Amino acid sequence: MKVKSTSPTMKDVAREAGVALGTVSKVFNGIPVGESYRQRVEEAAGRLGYQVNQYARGLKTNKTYTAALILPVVEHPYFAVLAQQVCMALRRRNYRMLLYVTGSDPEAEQQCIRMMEQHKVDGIIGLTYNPGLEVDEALPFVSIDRYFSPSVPCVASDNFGGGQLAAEKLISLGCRRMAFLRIGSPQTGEVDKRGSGFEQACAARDIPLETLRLDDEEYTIEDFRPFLLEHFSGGKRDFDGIFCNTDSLACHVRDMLAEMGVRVPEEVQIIGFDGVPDYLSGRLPCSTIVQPVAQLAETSVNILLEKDRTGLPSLLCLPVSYAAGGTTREGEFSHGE
Amino acid sequence: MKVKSTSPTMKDVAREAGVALGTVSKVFNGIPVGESYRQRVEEAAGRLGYQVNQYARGLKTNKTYTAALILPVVEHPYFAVLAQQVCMALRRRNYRMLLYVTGSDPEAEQQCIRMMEQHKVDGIIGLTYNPGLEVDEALPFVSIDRYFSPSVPCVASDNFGGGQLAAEKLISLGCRRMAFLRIGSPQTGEVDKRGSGFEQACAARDIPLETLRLDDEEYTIEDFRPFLLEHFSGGKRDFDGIFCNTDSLACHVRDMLAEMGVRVPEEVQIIGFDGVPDYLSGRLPCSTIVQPVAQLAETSVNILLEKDRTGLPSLLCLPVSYAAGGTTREGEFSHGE
DNA sequence: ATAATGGTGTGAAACCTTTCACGAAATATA
DNA sequence: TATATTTCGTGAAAGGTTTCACACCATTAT
Repeated sequence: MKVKSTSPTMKDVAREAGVALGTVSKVFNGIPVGESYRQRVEEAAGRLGYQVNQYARGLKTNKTYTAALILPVVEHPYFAVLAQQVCMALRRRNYRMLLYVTGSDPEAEQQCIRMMEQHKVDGIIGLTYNPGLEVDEALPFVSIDRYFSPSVPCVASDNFGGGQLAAEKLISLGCRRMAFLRIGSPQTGEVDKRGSGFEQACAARDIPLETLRLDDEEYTIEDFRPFLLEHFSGGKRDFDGIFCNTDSLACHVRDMLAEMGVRVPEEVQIIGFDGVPDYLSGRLPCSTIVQPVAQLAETSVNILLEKDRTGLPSLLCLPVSYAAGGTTREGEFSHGE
Repeated sequence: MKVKSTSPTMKDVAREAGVALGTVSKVFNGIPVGESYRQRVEEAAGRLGYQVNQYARGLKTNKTYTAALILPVVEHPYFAVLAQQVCMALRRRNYRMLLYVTGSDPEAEQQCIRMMEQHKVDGIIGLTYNPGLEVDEALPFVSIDRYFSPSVPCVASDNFGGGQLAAEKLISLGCRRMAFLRIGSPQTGEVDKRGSGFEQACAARDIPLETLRLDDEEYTIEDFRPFLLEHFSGGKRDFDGIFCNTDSLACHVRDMLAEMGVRVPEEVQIIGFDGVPDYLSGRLPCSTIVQPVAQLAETSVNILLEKDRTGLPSLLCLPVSYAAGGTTREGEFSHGE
């Protein structure tokens, strides 16, 4: 005499309810079935504590209601909120989210994709900077922030527009001598366009601009110090407007300048990029160009789950906005919102 | 005439290699097989681009190599690094991680668990504060930071010890009038012990201590301002040591005090809790008790994947450490590490 | 030379669903 | 009342794997 330890199956429910297997299946798939049958099945399922086995179902239907998100890292606040938004957007559609963090390692990225193929995810959302990524044509893939090719849809913030917006904002706030600071590994992706946008807008207004790109892996924030010292030591004030390609960079630049006795935003105004507020205080770390993270997530998921995968946009740019966060002089030239 | 659009199966490989189905299975499961057979199978698989279908395998074996992590939120830095560490720990064991964020909503938490049961995850790691959570006895569950009952293993930082450590550190740095500030929703979990530890250590040394708990959902950091004003306005310096139950609280307290003209750490020293460094700069936001996040993750995964689930510890406390982060006067009384 | 033994490839059964052709019952039509 | 039509429950087949009893062949022992 053995106790049945494994969870009940449809067959058990069918037996308990005194109906056929197919009938039970119909009940759990919302296929019309006589009221009396439906009730018998539901009661039996309740008594037995039956739950659908999604693995068996997936095997049969080739649908797993699982999507994967590939990130270089989740510790970074921007990726963290993105992960959360994607997770929520997926759940609204009854999807689960598999999270892979790769550390930007191409090998890890490729290995993740293999795993997903084997595990039959329904689609992949990738923030991945590996140019030679191979993914099964049949497996829906949406890239965020990184354009691969016309055949793989990419959704991104309007980085170029964001760069322009930063320039225009600084100009309207009175800045006339600009600097653009960039940190992070060089990316062929969309992110780099924020620099181009800024440069273009400055050029269009004949505003002098100096650019410092520290875009090798090993650079850290500290490496910007010499540059700042050069331009701000001894009462020098070579710039009155600085655009940083990242909020964290912007914050650190502010701190370093403060150390050097430069007053922000009185003497220099700084705008960053990302716009992810500090979680507990809800405050922005600095004045910034805000990425529409929630829409980024929502849109990616929409495209990913789109049934008709012909004629999908190959690049979708979402509008960014400006938000004051203490490193600009709001309300002096205009009463900023 | 139809093109075979679906991916190749073991049967295809078997046919291509001219061997039996079982042989192919053995090859892919590392079960010894004649060298010539192995080669034929591997070549055939390579030619066909065969990949194991984990859904079919999972159906048969009841093993999915998938674990789920339930978090209230990922936007919070502590949860973000925890998610990342768990993800990596799991991958080291060839497991995938399903991420669920619940917003601490008990209903969402319960729904997540149902989903997981249906999707046959091999185990669940939960940071969940829902006391009445129901989870299938047969499904391994490990709780982080929250003790449920002897039957569900909990791993946590040594919060009590951390509180004591904070007190001892502040005392050894010269503080004699303490305050303990607490924010966040009240938790029956382990986290609250950090306060108890601090109080106990202060009491043991006869150090006067004032405590402010703002532990209802709707309180924000700003709500500490009146308290600080009361004790620090007009040159008053009622405390010289403050322990905050969170780094972010500590930072904000520091900022608020600075606004009021209180010099930190000269006049007041502050210690927080968590020790998650700012991602880009790598710097701690403040002096703090550091949680061993990586070990927390590693340990949880270890326990979760432990085959023999009898006699598992019901509570596992991991040692915390102190780290200076600018809100304490290191090197005056001792040359802190 | 024959029997016993061990190693190893084979293929059917089972895992739990969904799907679909089938047939029975109920309803509608003449 | 008899036939045509619709409705709906039934149960077998299929989906891709693992597992296991079995058969086969080659050793080794007698």
